[in-house]
Amino acid sequence: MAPRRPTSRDVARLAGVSRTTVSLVLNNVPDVHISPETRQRVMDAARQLNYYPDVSARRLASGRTRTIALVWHRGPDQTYQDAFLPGVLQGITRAARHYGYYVLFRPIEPDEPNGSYVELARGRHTDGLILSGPRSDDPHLLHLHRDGFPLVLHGQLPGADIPSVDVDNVRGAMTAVEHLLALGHRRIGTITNASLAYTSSRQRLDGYRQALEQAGIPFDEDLVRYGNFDEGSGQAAMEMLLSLDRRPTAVFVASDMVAMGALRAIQDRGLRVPEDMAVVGFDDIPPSRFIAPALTTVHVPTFGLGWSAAELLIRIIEQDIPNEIHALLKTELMVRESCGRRTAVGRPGEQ
Amino acid sequence: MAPRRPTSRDVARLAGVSRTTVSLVLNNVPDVHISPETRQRVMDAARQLNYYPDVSARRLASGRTRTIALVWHRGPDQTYQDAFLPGVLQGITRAARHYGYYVLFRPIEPDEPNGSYVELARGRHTDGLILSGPRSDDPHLLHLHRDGFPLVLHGQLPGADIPSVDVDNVRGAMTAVEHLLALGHRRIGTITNASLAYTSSRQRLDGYRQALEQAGIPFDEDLVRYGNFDEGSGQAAMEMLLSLDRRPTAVFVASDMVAMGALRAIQDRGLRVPEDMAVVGFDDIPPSRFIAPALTTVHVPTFGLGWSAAELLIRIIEQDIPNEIHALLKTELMVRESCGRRTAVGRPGEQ
DNA sequence: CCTCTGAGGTGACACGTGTCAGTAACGCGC
DNA sequence: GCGCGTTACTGACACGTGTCACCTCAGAGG
Repeated sequence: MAPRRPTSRDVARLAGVSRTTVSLVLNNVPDVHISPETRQRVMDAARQLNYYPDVSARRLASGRTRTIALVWHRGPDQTYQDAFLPGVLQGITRAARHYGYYVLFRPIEPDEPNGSYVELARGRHTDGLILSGPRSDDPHLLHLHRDGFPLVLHGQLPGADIPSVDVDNVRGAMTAVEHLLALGHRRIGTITNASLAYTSSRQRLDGYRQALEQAGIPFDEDLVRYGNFDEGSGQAAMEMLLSLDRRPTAVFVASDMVAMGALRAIQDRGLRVPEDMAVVGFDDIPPSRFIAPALTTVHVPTFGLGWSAAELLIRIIEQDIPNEIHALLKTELMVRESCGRRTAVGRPGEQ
Repeated sequence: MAPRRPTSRDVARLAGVSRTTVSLVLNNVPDVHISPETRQRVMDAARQLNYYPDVSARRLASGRTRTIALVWHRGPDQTYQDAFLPGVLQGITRAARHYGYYVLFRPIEPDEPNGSYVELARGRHTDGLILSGPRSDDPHLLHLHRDGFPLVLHGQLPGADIPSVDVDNVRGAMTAVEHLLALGHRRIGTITNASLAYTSSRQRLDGYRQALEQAGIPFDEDLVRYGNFDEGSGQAAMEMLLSLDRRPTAVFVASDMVAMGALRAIQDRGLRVPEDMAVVGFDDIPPSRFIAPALTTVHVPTFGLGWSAAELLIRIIEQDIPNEIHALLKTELMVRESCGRRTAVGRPGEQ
């Protein structure tokens, strides 16, 4: 017969004190007077019994779960998401652990009913949520926010003033295009990462446009094509660009995955990268380093996205709300081979 | 002033019944007699109040958390692990959700003290643990298992009879080498994925050896080199193989990541893949599809690894223990370009 | 008329902790 | 001797649920 697992009452009995004292000692409650000898007796008793507090009881009594959840909406861009998940998750868990929190992972499949994550909040499963890929037409999201439940969005939701963390898509795209301009290109095409219904897509296109504008190059709609997350869409879009009468000498593809298809289209025509067509991508997914030519691309700080979101969320939970509740993280241009010139630039993540 | 969140007592009051009845109705307790009208009144009241049960209270009262945790040991092979995490995690969460469980994600950094995950078990945080990358010298693991706490290992731990899920490394390596043999190669080298202290490394080498043996080809130690997770180790190992007097015509590299380095070494010598040297990898990480030539490799079913582990763990938690508590999942050879011949074979995961 | 049975429900305890208000002992100044 | 402040603790309640034992009442059977 297995012995019952020890409770704080057992510890109290063994140490010859009250249960209250045990709680005060083990939780290191400040401004409370317990003699060093008693403290030691309690600690010894706890260790001797191999005592671990019951989290559920603790949660119930304190009203806090010390848990946050990552709600991960799986969309049409699975491969892209999968490339980001490890970094984001590591960032979140590291920040969470730093502040003494646990992390619940809750993916939402495309076929699940809208708002199936609310039970995490309403049922007091967690103290706060990080939501990736929020849809602006989600009423549950607004309800939770109105009820004061701590939320942080990955990405941006125009309209509601919900705290958010995102990457600076506009500046990222600008640096990519500026790099191509600096290499002497004047006729630069672009392929979006997805339809313009996606905020990131629109922003990256804006960055492209602004960079051209600053260089005094008129915007030409013929040079803009639309990708849709996957290789196939990139291949098709690139073929259209290649068929233009005056085709571009360089292209900014706002997604590495889409860029893979673009590269194929270029090579299928017997053209060379970067000599005949320079290519710069966006996202810096793992394969980009390995393909030939290695893809020059805009690095997205996945770890930072995770860490910042978790840290922001926890500060909100603990009522230590910062002035700026919207974070935009810096990107970094990873200059490799597909753009036509190596320059001296740090290469984080590459040994 | 925000209204208190509703409890089952509020629901009971509104429906005009006892709290017990509310609990019985909402949990659909079998073999209990409640009239349909009363049931309906309770349901309506709950809906009207937007009532969600408090999970912490429920956990405390029932003694079950309906949560499992994935304990993810981060080792020296980070890139390799990152490539597996999304699939494994999705497999786990899908199975968990299917059985009504939640998933806690707990990575362990290399610098954390040994056994820092035990609080998850002892503190009744979860009903069971899935442990990846267990070390055989971990006493906490054996203690938990001896105390009857539900555990499932990813990978294998010789000695202790702890339930486990793993990929069939031996057969996977055999099919890879058999494929090279079928293509006519007789002098086949190999580069391990890591030192032979790792079970997977030893098993994959065993598969290589067995395939040769079946073909009546004597095992030649000169053709065996040792990788160590990363590209650099693969490059160095391959250079040694290329420097042999009678160099092999094909090589089985027991890790895609290591194979990346091997490919580089081959191409740096001005040799062509697959014409001068056929290459087959192991793992099927995302970049393998994209490099040129596309890498023929042994696919590891990451989703299946996650799903099987979660399902096994949950059956153990629910005392529905299967006869076979060790699962070995099938691999699949992904024939691409680096081996020298395309054959008609299914390609899961590629559109 | 009495007993038995099953439907339909309830009261009370248990789960293990956090925490507030309160208490006993003791030193100390006047 | 008394009031007062401080140290060192404790008793009791609260958190919100699951569940077991028990209760009432209508109808059936003798």
